[in-house]
Amino acid sequence: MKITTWNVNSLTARLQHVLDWTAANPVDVLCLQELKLTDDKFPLDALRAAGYPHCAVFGQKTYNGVAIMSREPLRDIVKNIDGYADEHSRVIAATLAGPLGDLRLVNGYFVNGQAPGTPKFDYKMSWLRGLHDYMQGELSRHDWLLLVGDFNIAPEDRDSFDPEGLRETIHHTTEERAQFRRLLELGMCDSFRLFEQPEKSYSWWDYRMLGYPKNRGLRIDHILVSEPLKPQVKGCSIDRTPRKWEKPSDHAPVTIEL
DNA sequence: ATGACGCATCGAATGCGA
Repeated sequence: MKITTWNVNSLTARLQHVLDWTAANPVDVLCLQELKLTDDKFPLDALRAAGYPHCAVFGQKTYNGVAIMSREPLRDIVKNIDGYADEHSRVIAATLAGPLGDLRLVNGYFVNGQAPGTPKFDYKMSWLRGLHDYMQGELSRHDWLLLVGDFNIAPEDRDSFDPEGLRETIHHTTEERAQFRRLLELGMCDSFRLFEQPEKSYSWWDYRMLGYPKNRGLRIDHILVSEPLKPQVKGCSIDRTPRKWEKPSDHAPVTIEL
């Protein structure tokens, strides 16, 4: 089975891309971030017609918003981080039946954080601590667990087009990377790095300054899997195709095969 | 060079992303 994460940067603006991409890549589950719309505006009918009748949606006007679209039923849907009060719609979790057993899926749009030393960065760090504690509980409750989404963290130097020039800037700071490692230390691994990957693999490119044509990107969209799930992972890859389409999202979809 | 590009918003200039 295949599960994909994709920050679409407005589902209203990107609906046709989502329909075109899923038609060409009929994955079982698509986790979306940055819907930028309220629940009542979520295009349920179009996605049902595209083969995704089961959608768990946690929208928000203008900013944030996450959803899980699935071919098979979703249950035990939880919105946001249990135990962390948040004004933003950033996390949605659900359970689905996999080929060999139940999978727990946590889909997050992590805080951007703007720059170290700003209130937004402080929010990012406290949000990450809240997520860590929440994931610790999720891991105790579920053997097969995936944490997917737009992490807004480039975990290592090789995940950035300019690790020296961007050292200790947003997405690259020691604090953010330490929080990423703390998630791994709970008993998860970065599925992308379980496999041989092309050099300079990124999942996001700035719209400005010819970011994509110059491959000036960052790998900030990730799929972490729990330790028991690790032997089941057959592959993980980034699809740059839709980044080349007209009016693309600045993020590319990342897909795991189980 | 805090600007570029793109999206959203009670309709234009601004906030935000990363």
